[in-house]
Amino acid sequence: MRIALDPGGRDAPARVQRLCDDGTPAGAPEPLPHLRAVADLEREHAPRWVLARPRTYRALLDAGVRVGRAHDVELVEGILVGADGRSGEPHGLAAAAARLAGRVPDPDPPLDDDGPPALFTTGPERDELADVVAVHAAQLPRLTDPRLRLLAAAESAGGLVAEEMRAHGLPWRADVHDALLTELLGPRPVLGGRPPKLAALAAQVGSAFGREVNPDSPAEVLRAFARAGHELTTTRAWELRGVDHPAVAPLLAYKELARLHAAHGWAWLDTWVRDGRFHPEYVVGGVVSGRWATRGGGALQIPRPVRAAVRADPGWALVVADAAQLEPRVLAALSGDHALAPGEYDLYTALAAREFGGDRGRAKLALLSAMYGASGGQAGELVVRLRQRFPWAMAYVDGAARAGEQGRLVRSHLGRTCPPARPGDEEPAAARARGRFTRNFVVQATAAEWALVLLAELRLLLRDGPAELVFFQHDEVLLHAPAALAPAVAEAVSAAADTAGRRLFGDTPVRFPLQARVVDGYDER
DNA sequence: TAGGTCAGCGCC
DNA sequence: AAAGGGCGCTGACCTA
Repeated sequence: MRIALDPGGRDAPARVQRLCDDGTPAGAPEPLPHLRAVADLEREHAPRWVLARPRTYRALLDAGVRVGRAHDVELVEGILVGADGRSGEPHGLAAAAARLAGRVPDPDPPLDDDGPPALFTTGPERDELADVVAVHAAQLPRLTDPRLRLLAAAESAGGLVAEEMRAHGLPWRADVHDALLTELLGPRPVLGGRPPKLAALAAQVGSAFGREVNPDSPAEVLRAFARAGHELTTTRAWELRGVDHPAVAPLLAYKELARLHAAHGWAWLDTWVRDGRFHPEYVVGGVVSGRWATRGGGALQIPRPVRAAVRADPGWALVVADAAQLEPRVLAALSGDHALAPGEYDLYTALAAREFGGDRGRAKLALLSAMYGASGGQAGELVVRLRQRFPWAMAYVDGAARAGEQGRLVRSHLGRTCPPARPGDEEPAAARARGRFTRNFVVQATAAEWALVLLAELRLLLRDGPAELVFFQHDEVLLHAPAALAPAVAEAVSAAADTAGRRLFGDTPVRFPLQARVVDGYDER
């Protein structure tokens, strides 16, 4: 059973619309006395809820209601628009409804902080529930392919997970974070400005050059090195490391600490951590490959040193689970080149033993280079050897690259489609760049699908327990659970990983091991 | 003052 | 060791 929901607003009541299997209305819209009444319908029917967008679920969560399954109209529309080779076109509900009605869609309106997006600036106010029902009904016949249907369900589940994780928040000890910053940077400056250790390093850089130099200004730093007889093209850390000059050491130390201070320092702590939780806003499908993005807070770039501040509540534990070498395993399954991913053990070590004289670093570089399209230097030589050893896997990514260079579309395993070529992409340099993009797209997007299905499975496994998903980063999940339950949660994560592999690839021999560890802090291994 | 781009670096 | 995919965020720098 499917039920469409309009959560209403300040003045409008919430309404539901029961739907037939083909998406057509079964009866008239029904007003609800309160949003909490959704919980009764969930208990009674466990329907697939047809929602406009992930934020619709935020209203439910705010009312204390959780649901099991959803069809997210805007997320699915994004997938379908992309499958038509028209990604980039508006896929908001209003735009989709306008297309259905044969009107020219407005650009997708931006979401503000409260409520649904602004309605059309001109014309009559739209009936959100009617639009949800109509667009959903038009989407169903386009979801006959089982893989695309799985993708739509997984993407929709992702929308639910993202809102649940935002609502719960990542446990964050501000006192631990503050102590870490104080240790590395010195006491917090009262009026802003550079913390003591940064000021001292900047002064050391200045004295090494014999004049004041702002280490934050690449142009100034380049000029200072040029005066000292070192003509650099960039001030990147790896280039600086090769320069013999007394300013290099304090400058590198400055860069590292300045980054910490600017990106995850006290200002970040003040802005993003409330009541012991960091509440990042995830943007499901925010990246063309289907990876998630985040808005504000840089949740997907938390530097390793800062992870010490992520700690379980007293009596609780964190379950940290990350997929081992997900992308090469995905490539092995995609291409049928199963020799690439034998068994569960470390892929790079296994490959190194067979092919690279036991050098795990070279094996890893070779595989990553193959998937990223590196061609020059040492990486190029390593890829040549992979091409001999794993011809099918390499043919798979080479084919994707060729398609991209020729301006064609490529698709992930479940059917997420890359953006179309843009004018100018036929120029040789641009075509090669697009080829590297599509080469990586087929792997990265399929890996994102695996992770999405994992999340969806895990969510259902844990639906009745107190354990919470609290963080997700591409191929890694964090859960917060009562300490006594943590081992069982770790088992559930592994089970979900197995299921995800089977749901994507059937009975492939390729395994997708997930290393789950029960810890108190995110920095522990 | 507000907005854009760039360089650089964090994560996967 | 060094040029190869996807992102978000910051300060510097420039323009309107």
